[in-house]
Amino acid sequence: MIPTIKEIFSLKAEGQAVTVRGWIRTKRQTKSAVFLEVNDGSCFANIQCVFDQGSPAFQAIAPELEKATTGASASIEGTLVPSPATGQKLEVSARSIQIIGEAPADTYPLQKKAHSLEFLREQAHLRPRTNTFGAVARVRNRMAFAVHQFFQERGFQYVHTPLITASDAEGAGAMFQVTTLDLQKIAQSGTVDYEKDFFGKPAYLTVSGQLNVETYCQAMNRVYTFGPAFRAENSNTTRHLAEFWMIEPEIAFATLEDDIELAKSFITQLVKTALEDCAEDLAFFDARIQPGLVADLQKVVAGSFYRVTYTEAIDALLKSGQEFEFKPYWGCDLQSEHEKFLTEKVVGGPLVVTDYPKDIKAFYMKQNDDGKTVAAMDILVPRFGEIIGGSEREWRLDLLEKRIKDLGLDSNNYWWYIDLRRYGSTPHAGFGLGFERLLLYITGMTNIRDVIPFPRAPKLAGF
RNA sequence: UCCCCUGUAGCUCAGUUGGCAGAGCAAGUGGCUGUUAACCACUGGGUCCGGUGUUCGAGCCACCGCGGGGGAGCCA
Repeated sequence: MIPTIKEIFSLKAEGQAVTVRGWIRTKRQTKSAVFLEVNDGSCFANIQCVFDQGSPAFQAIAPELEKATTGASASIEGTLVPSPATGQKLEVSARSIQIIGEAPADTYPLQKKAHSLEFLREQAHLRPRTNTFGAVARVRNRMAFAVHQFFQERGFQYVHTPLITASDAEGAGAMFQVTTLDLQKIAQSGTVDYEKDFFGKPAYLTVSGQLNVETYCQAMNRVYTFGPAFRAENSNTTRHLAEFWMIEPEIAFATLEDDIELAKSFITQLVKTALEDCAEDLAFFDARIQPGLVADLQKVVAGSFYRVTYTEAIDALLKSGQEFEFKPYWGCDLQSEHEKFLTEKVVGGPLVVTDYPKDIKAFYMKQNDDGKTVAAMDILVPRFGEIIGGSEREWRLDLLEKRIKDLGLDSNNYWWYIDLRRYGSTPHAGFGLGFERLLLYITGMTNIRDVIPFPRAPKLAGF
């Protein structure tokens, strides 16, 4: 393998021979020279390759240089020299070029100009070749690695929870059914015999790994999952996907306080890593996508998270004098407008909200002594609201069983989950974080479909 | 699923009261002290999303359909 452009940029230019392979971004010509900018995705910057029109060898490579259009792949040989012009420290004084794959300018969809994100969504196979999507891909990669680093450094074990579940009772939203039955035949016969289906009963794509990961938590203490989750909700928004990646840590012998501390240090650590290791990409997002992004992220690393109870949050909304489309009252779910108001107008940064009414939260959350609230916490951030949702889990057998019954759920569907409380139960807590939402927060991108390579959403599975 | 906006050149958009289809960028050609969102000049480029209707006449008005975007709900 030849060095990547990132690796070449790390060298000291002293006239050594280099080979550059990548995709041509732009070509500029003057009477005396041809400038090619080449990118290979290893870093944000393009490397400038200069062809001297006055050199004796130029005539021989001129025809090949003609084919060097935006989007073409090329191999360029030359020497690495300090650049005499401002704009880059290094450049390649090129001796030869070979076009590997042409990209005819009259048909290649990407031009050497800015394209709208909407247009690029329809060119999902080519968009990683743009500044924006290259930067998103690098940040996504670094953040995925940072997730593992964060947990591994703290003694967490990575658990692979199943993507297919035969339990239709996870309760976190509409599910995609998985079947090997012939739907066409069923439509004709009019009956479904699930005993003949692959699993012998209805099966679905998971909406969350939480219930499964709790079982490993109750054996290994610190565990986490990081994998895809699927929701068949008909959600058409800039912050929902039908297929997304979710991070779900779970810790035993732990309370809501431990959970909040973990979540806060998790966010802080990831933002810090992005600022340190993706500085060039974040500078681009700050300049072209979300002005002020880097300063906001630096504030997150430096500052503390504000924290209120749900009850205090409702009070703050009521006393704000702000007109809301949905009038807040104790017991209501916090609406988008409420979350945005609290994070953007009241605290100007991330906000931890705890102790929600039990009626608007999931059955597995630990019930507080007041009989009204649960030990839940959400972390809300400016721009789009909830980024993390977590809780201490109800670890007491009798209270969990009663809650399941009160909500009209069938305890048979949860027999193994309930069993965890029957044998060696411990107080434990965890949270879920949508990886793409984290990326929205860190990159300043505003549509979740732009921070995953191939977005899946209602009527959207074209690539 | 609901509400709003939108669809015109390869891309981003303008298009007046209903009266000859426009610009910038991109592309092509030529020029140009090492350019870097290069610059200068010229050239080519149109199923005005589709259908129906109103009208002497529709890019523009009405209705239906399709696509795109934003907001809401649901949630991560």
